[in-house]
Amino acid sequence: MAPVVLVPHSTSVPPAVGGLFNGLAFFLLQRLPSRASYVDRLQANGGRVVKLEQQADHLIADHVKSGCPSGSISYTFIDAAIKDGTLPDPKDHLAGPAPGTVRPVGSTVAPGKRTRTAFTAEDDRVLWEWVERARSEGGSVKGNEIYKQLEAKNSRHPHQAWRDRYIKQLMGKPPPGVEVKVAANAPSNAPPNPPVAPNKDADEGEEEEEEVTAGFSKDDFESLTAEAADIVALGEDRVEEAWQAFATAWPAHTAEEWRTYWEDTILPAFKETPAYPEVIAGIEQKRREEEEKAERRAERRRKRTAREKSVDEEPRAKRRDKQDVKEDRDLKSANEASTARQTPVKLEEMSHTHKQKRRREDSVPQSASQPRRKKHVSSAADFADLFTSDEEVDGLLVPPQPRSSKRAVIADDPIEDLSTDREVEGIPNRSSMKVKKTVHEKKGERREHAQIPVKQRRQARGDVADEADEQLRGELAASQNDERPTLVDVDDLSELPTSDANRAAEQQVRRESAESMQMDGELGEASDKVIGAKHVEKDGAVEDGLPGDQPDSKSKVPPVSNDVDVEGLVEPRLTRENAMAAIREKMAPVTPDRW
DNA sequence: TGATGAGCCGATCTAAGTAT
DNA sequence: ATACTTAGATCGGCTCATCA
Repeated sequence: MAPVVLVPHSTSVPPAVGGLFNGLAFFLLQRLPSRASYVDRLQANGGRVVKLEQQADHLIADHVKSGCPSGSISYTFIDAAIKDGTLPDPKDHLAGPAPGTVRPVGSTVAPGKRTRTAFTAEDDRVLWEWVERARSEGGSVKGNEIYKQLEAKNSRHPHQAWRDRYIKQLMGKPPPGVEVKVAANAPSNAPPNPPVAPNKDADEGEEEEEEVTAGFSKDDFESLTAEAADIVALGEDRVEEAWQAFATAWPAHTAEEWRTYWEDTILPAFKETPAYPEVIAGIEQKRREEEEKAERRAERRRKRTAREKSVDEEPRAKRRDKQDVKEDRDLKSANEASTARQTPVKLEEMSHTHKQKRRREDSVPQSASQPRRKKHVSSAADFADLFTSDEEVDGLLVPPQPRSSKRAVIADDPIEDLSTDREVEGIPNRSSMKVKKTVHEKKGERREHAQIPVKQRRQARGDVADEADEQLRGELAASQNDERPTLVDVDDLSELPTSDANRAAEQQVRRESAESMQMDGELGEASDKVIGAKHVEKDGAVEDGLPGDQPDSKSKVPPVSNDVDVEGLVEPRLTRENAMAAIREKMAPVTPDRW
């Protein structure tokens, strides 16, 4: 039997006789021709006309007019439905762009959003939660991608507006009344995490645990366990600062709450895992090594000073001064290495190519068809990096093992220190705080910059670089006439032309190697020294090792591995993931199905 | 009516992939 | 190795809304 369809002839609201639009809500744009008539026809057939587009199942627009909202359908949908007595496919009556499509910047095909929509508290909440989720998944909060996705979900504002709003207004200060944390894998439109439901099957003993974990999500748990080894490794004097940093990165809880959760819940579980003693042993070992290293350096210095007192030679003394400056820093570095890393290169001094490298490393894959490799950016990881480098952490997690190669290199890449999202997101970073330019300064610079044609700018850049290169070449050439090469601080290699820098690095390594072996002989130590070295790649990047050292399989020198010792015995490596897994396993009895 | 802030748009730069 | 293409990120500036 054909459905009843009522076609009203008066403007008064007719009774809903027909059921064609039963259960459907419609939002009719104001500029719809014969709008009142369509309202009547919808209501007469069981449809609801709502005042907010968010409440509507369908947005009815005039397909003839430009600027129809994304996902809107034409009034012809209503006409066709009434004519046929059945609901047609809305896709056949699209008025605006298909839902989920994002207008490309500058598109002349799709009209821009002509009207501006004020951001409501609800918008802010949605935006904040969206960005927080994206951040926890490693997305770049300053990029466009996550905002495009948001626009696809919520077209109240274009993606640039969402982005602007977040960066200018919300960044660093969540909107009032926002439940900050959203589970990383929650569905895109899911409300904030519900309060933790009590586990009715839980026995008495679990009630206390329940109180401790209340308010902390699975995400929170994962964030902390991922950093367990780092947190344990923190020096007591840094703990306060570290939790503050963590709370900044994960604002769902205060520093105090995070600390309590860690100390009362996760740490006890961690202590019962096999990972814990190994981490502690690693910390001890690291500390001992640093002490020994510092002692050896001091001894070496004493001997050299004594030696040079007897040979009063001016150029040599000059070199020593430079060497002493470097060693002073090394000594200081060694003393502080267990808790903090030095920042060897100021940001302003980074070469252009280094900055490019940083951008490259910070950037998120951009092409959908050819996705770039995603660099996982974890706020929690950043937190850990405040105080421990990856190498240090790995060192803690890996039981001390014999070196497998004399050509091993101590990695201490200055670039590493400078490349964190913390910097761009306004979270304090030791290296960035003193050099970060104000927005005002940057705007001014850019304005001046923009007035110069691109080609000219590029030429100018090249000219400047050439001048600097020339000067450095001169200095280097002069030094090469000396019977011993002038020391060039590895931290300054980025300032040299590639080939010269590599030569200097090589010379320094040779010299240090010889000196080190000599000293080691004097000190009666084994000579399996590990030499620190860097070189500059063609792209300007400072890499560990000498030019030509290949970390891959092509290399003739076997890569350093902590996994296999010299005897070839395979030692299962205790990774960060393993530690996490161990803690999870340990805590499993008290956290089943909770999240 | 002018000042100010906010929403929005588009130009430009940059990096990565692809073709030659 | 280089040029070209494509797409994302960033920022300047225009326009609108609000308020004194």
